[in-house]
Amino acid sequence: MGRPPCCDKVGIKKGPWTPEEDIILVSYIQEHGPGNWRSVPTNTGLLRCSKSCRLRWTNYLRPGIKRGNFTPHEEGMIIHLQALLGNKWAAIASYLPQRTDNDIKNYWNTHLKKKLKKFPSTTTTDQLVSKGLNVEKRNTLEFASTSSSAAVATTSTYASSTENISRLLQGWMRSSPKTTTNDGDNSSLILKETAYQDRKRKSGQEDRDLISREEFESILSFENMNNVSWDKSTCESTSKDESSVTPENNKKQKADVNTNNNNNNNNNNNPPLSFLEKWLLDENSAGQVEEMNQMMELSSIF
DNA sequence: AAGTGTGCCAACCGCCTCTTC
DNA sequence: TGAAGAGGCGGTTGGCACACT
Repeated sequence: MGRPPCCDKVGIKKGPWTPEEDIILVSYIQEHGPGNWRSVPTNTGLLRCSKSCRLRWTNYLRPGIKRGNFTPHEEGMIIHLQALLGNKWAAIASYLPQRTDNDIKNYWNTHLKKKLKKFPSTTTTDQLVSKGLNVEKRNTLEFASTSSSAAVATTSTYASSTENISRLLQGWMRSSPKTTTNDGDNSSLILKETAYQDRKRKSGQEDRDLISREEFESILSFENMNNVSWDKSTCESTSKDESSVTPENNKKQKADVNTNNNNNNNNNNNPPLSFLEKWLLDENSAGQVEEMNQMMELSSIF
């Protein structure tokens, strides 16, 4: 018998989040930063458990999340990484910083599983060899996937995704409704659009709640973010100043690191990108994905 | 138009790991 | 050293939307 669930208290709300709840949560995180989830429901008045708040933030509200269709390249990366790592969705997500583990898991279960059933032989690790990945390279990848020290030794390479998130967060903080149309700085826009669509969808059921896009965007304005003292180090976990560690700070920093790991999907147990990036992101890999997709399509025809 | 089937995805559940005391 | 609590993760489910009959 395990521990009782944290959410079985009376008065805890379950089910879909409302835009109002989203706004409360986002506002709170704007002010305090992500982390210390236990205190979120008490401090915000949300009738949600801490887990639910964390999940909502990491899977939906977190800036930089890309929604919509997966590209063939993303698809290929998921297939390759799943073959290497198994159903370690959080680890796989760390290589697709704009996607959440939940998204990847859903996409795997609803799309890729079926595809691979039709064409199973392309996906096993053994088949990677026949697809051009030699045994030595494979062993390196497999070793790296279990070697945390390797990850530590290659932080500069791994930081690429961390910096990406950091940039997105900074962009999010900078952005106001008028500036969110800038290319490469669309995280705020994504968030607002998502929330607006959600709102719109729900308003379809409850017309009395219908508000205009302008009104909604003004509610979700992130201009206040300029006043928020986000701990920049939470976006750059690889370069912390260890010299100013007090017991209090130490505790906070550890929490921040956890938060950072979560927010960036940055798992230090992951293989360093130096190996994977070269392989997964190169032209040949993309070509293999394309080739596989074509073969899948052919197999579905026959 | 109504009923039924299917796909998708947000959210929940329960277990595991890590941290704290 | 072990218990308790918090956060993280993967599997699963419920409900909505759309397609089909």
